[in-house]
Amino acid sequence: MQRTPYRRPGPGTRPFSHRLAQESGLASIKDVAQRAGVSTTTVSRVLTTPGAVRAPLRERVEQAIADLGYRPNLAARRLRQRRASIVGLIVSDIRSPFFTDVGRAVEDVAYRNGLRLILCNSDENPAKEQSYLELMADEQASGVILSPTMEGLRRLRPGDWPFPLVLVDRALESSRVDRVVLDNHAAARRATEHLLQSGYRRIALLAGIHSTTGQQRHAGYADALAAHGLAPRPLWLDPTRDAGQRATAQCLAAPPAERPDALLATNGLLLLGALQAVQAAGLRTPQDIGIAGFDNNDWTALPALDVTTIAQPTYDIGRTAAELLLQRMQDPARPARRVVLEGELVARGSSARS
Amino acid sequence: MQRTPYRRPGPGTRPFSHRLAQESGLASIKDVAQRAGVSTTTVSRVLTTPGAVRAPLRERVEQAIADLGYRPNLAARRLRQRRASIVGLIVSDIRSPFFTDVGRAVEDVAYRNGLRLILCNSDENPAKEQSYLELMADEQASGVILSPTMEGLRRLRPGDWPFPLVLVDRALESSRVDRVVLDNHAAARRATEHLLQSGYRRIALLAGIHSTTGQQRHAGYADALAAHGLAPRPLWLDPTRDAGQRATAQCLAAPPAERPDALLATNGLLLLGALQAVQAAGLRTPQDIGIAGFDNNDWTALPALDVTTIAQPTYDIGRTAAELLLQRMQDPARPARRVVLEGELVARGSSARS
DNA sequence: GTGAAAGCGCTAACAC
DNA sequence: GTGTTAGCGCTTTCAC
Repeated sequence: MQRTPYRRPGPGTRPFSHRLAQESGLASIKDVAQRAGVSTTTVSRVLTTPGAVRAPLRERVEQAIADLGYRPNLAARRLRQRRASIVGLIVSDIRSPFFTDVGRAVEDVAYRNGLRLILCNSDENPAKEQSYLELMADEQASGVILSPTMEGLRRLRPGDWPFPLVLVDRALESSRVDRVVLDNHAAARRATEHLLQSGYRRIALLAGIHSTTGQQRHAGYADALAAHGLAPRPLWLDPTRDAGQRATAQCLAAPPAERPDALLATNGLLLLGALQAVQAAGLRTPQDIGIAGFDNNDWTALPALDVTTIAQPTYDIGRTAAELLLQRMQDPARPARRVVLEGELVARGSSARS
Repeated sequence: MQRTPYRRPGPGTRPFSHRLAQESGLASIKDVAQRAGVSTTTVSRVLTTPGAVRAPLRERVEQAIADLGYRPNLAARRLRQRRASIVGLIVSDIRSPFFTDVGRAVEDVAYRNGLRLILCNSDENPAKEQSYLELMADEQASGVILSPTMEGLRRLRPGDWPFPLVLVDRALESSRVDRVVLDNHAAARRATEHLLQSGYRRIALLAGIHSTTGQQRHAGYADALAAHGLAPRPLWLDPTRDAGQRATAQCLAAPPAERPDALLATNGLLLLGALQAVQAAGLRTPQDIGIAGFDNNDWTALPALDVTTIAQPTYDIGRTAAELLLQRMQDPARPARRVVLEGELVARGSSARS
């Protein structure tokens, strides 16, 4: 592929290249060395090892770098160092607001630390997830942040991959890997108790079927109900709006005495679907039916909806995961950490019957 | 940094490495060549040039590759080829649903074509945008998809960068660069005409101040009003929910005869803010005030909101941008293309007064 | 503290 | 069609 000759962009943003090396049009470390009258070793040291080169020489090198508009070739550096300053983020779908926030946080931390973020969507497909992990190995990534599929999680062994791995959102209790997760059990229990306090008794759960979080949230929900001698009514669903809507509509079609008097959705999409069905059925919250759900998405606060939610510290989750990764990169030997963050119940009108 | 020895993950997913090369623990092309009894050139050809090596030899090489679990070193390949299979996506903030969708589409296309997606958030900061573009140059990216800041757009010249560039969402009429944009003028005009048809006359516009899209949408809105002899009432705002909410609340505080009878928001966040303020003021749509806005976010369809929107083909925009980039990579000489996609008016209850 | 020299893993001329 | 050889740009021993 043909390449236009490289020019520092923008007028005066940075010094122009006065001289160009080789056919590539780019100055190399050799050109810098030559211009500064030193060896390439010295240039390299100025670039990578602070304090290794004495001031007068260092300044000459820095001048040459500036004059030539030199920029190090990352491919060469990586080939030599056998490691790329790249972080992979593998999630099921970046369009999920939860992962969007996480991704943004990870990118912020990565950028501040001179790392690039490669984004990967696994679509809950273990094969695609595997393929992306292999890609990251090929890239010699410095680390990967992964929200694993159920199968991927089951299959995962420490040492499988040549890079440190941090799990987000989904993990097994037992796994000996760095990870940052929500206290799903407590959050779901808290939300369920809140609905119980509001006087609801026939509380149905819309739970995502593909993730450990769905299971853990189900457990918290079931425990809260059990403490009141009530039976759980879980609906295991694809975590999509449509699935939530269809399941809810079906629920609501039951005779009034049997149908649930409240709904708890384990993620934002299911919550949206549930609301859609409830409103389409002409039911009002909180009188006719109570509603609460995970993910405090911005629209839930609209007065016309006023939906009770569990707010997840999404940005914090991503930031913490990235920080764990950085720490692990610095100290590969340290014991695995499990960071558990708390969800916050945001009680709003949709569950305020009492 | 210490590295655990590389092992193909998962039992039986792919053949294990039987032999390990050098200290790195990874088989190199040399090991493959040796095992197959050929030169490294032949191995390289098997890897990169289909049909260049005859069947018997090729099969021997492929067997050796499988036996050793060989994977090519991308850094070495890039160093040699002076080009990385990397695509950069630079947007203001991936958390904006518009860019989330675009990003997802770009990643899909990239993955199918063996390209990695590096994600960058510029935060509307021209310096950060510039820094990311330089990063992409350092990465020897194959191409970049950019939603530029206003200043970045003004500064941009063809040939500035050593990679093909495709603009999304924001571009100047004149710029001679591949780009895919919405017909903002037509979309805003259409939405405004729709509000006029519903009988609204004092239509205020909440317009994002940082982007060309805001300006173009303002022009479409103003033209529609002018055709009816009406004066535009633009509010130029930071494109955030809070700004939209504050500005709307202030608007609504005016005496009834002066305050707008309809609001048009030029993006999803401003629309959300406007709704928040309208509902908080106890006003009903469409009776007390009409509402319409850009970005057909999923929550806008909820019966309790039922907001009229302009749906942007967000995924298509991203997909098209990625495809333009691929085509440009194959043919650097071809003339720049400008793809204009149409928004679709989704008329709902919030504007149905007539 | 600085330089000379080797080599990371791969591909692309160029020979045969 | 296949092999030999050089070298991409950088870092890292190892001398001095």
